[in-house]
Amino acid sequence: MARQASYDREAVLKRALELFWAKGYHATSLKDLEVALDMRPGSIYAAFGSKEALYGETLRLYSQMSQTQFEELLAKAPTRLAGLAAHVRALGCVAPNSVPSRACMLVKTLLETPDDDPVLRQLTEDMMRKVEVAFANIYRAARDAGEIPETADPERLASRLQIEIFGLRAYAQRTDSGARVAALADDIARDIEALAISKPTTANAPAH
Amino acid sequence: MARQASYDREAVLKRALELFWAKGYHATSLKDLEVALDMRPGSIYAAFGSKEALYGETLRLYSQMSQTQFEELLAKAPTRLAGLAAHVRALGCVAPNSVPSRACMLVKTLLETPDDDPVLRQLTEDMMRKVEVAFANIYRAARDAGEIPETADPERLASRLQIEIFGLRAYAQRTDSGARVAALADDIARDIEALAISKPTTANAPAH
DNA sequence: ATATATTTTGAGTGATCGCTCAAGTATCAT
DNA sequence: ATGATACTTGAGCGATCACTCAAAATATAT
Repeated sequence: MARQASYDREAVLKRALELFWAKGYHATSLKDLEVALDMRPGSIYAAFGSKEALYGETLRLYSQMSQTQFEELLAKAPTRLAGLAAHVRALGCVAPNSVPSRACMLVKTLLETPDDDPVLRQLTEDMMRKVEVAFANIYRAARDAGEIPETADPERLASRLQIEIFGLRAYAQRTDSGARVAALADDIARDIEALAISKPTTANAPAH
Repeated sequence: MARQASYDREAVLKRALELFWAKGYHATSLKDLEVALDMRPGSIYAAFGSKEALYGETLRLYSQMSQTQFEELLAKAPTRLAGLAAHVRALGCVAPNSVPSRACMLVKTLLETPDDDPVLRQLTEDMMRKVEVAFANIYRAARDAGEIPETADPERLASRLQIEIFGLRAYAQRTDSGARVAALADDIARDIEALAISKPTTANAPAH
């Protein structure tokens, strides 16, 4: 046996994620990465193979972290619908500097890598699809549990939710006003809650 | 006096727009532009100054063309609200190959040029703001004309509409299915129409 | 035709791109 | 200690980047 790598792979990936998410794929050079990761080109290539492959791994990490955060929020919510609404509100309340970019990294990748990079394109599509399916499953469960009307179409609602999130986060990249984004996120969240079948005991209030 | 330029500036800009919109700013090289514009580097720089400046001019052209298209749609619509709904439906019905990218070029620019390029950043922000203000003015006029409730907040509705459009068009870039995108655009359009105060004479139908 | 004014050309600039690899260095088992 | 087995290093690869500029070409006015 021999020496083992001196870096923590996940910590390195997190730093790469930070950089890629902030600057985008094309605008991030290997020089930038060398500085951010504190690694020399040889080590970077030994560890990850190529700039594209490294980007792919950061995308995977991003996706996994987002999913974990979402699932924790869902678990805390009283109903499925409330969980989805809470998710939207959480996205609207991110502090401007707590995160490299307000916009979703998957969307950034999708818009920056249209046709020329089929690997990243497919990876992005798969991850987006996975999120959409997760949304649809939650809506379906909500429907089967009687939270929302039986006529509701889970797939369609899921796509619509993804559209709202894509849009909200792109919009958030536009403006400095966290308050404004939060208010808009709340509007969207209320629309989600408005799908709820109001209980006969309660008068008119949305789910809490 | 002496010779005049042999090219049609606007035609050249349209070809540059096509290329930039499809490939993005960073992924488009001057070699690409030389081919697409059928111009040599010296001519390109004499005419536009820099790659960044050329991109800025294509952004302006894009913005102007989009605005014209939108205004024509509005003029044809029976009501302001119907005009906004028609605009959303139109964005959802773009044929996949009739346009370089389904996503909005302003959004693509915003997400690709976060901080490093203040010129393009400001230009993009200004153009987005202009669209948002136009939306707000239409909602305000609709409110003053009694089309929508007096309690409606034009600025907020305008921001929300922009979010939906950002999201819809980014989503459209994701999928091949024009039918699915059209259906989702229709969902959004219906929500806009649902803001209408229903006339006492009509039963339940949305404005047409 | 000639002179003038402007555009077009394309070889070539230095800088930077993503990436390689031979040499050096550190960590293990023995 | 020693040898084996990795990992790390960084100078440097060819390619490409955005861009320049002196020379050639061409449309105008006279």
